[in-house]
Amino acid sequence: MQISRVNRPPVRSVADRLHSAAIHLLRRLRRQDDAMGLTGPRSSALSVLVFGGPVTLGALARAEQVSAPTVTRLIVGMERDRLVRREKDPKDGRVVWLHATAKGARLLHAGRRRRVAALETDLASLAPAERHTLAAATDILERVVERTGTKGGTVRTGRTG
Amino acid sequence: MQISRVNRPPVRSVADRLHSAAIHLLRRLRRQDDAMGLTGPRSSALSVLVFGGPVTLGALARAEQVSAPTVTRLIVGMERDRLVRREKDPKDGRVVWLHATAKGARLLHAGRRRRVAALETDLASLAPAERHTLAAATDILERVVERTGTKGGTVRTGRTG
DNA sequence: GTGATATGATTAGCGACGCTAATAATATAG
DNA sequence: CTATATTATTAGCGTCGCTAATCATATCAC
Repeated sequence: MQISRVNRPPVRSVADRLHSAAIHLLRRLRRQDDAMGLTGPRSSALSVLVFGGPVTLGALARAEQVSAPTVTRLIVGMERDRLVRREKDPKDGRVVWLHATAKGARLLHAGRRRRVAALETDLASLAPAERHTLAAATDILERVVERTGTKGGTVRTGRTG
Repeated sequence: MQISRVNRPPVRSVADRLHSAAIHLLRRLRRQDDAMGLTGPRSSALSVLVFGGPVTLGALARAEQVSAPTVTRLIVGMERDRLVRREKDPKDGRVVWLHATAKGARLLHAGRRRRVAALETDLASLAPAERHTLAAATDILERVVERTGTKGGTVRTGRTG
């Protein structure tokens, strides 16, 4: 099957290409997530709980940049699978505190090892200087995303899983 | 609302942090997509068609790292909205060629401008050297993703939209 | 204290995407 | 000509994103 060939890549800004690269990077890694029985959103949420928890439901929603109902449902499923626990706040009856269970933490670390291993395989073919550039860029990106991402609160927005 | 504070960020590999940054970067940009009536997957597919098309359905699936049925449904919706056209191959009755329409291309460029603008606002606060690092890293990432992403074919895997 | 307002979480319900399994249509090999 | 391979579609399921509406609790104004 012969596929039409691209004549010339158009000029694209860094922002544009960064966006593109991020998408395809994540599509690749999603397979590693799925292979562990931990979907992307679950693993991301779990990461916040393991490294930054306990956290209220609303805080998790803000950290994940997602609506509260989305988090409620996510947590319900994860609680059913014994990955997290819910606890009512004794002082304020409205709020719910979220904790990762030991099982959740274990699964998080396992999935993370898998994902990191996959990515590192890709990165292994790079020259040391290139890896260094990537590391520096990651620092910068983390700052940008952290600063502009969550509107308030002190929660680390992990997605480390 | 007082949130539990993180003691100390754990040591994390570049691969790990890169993953995290990519997730949160995309969550931010998704809003710009939605604001244009172009979802992420649509805009990604459209990008392949505009910059690399025409392309067969299977090739698009590989470029997007997604199953064929997923692409079929995506394209059906986009065709209904007049963003793409489907054409049977005259030589091989099994294959379908996909083209972006003028409307599709217009929408893609508009959405892309929006998204890039949002990202560039974030990036504007960076020092020139930092932007340079980010640009260099993007080059590297593109190569990594391109090389390991699609298993064959000559299609550019855009997601530029 | 009581009534009005604000806040945190949940429920209900929809749409978009991801998948696999099965099927239809066509090409190609033996 | 039959058997196998390839391409795309249909059917059907699960997850995740959202908004709107609701429930429970806190807080504010008086």
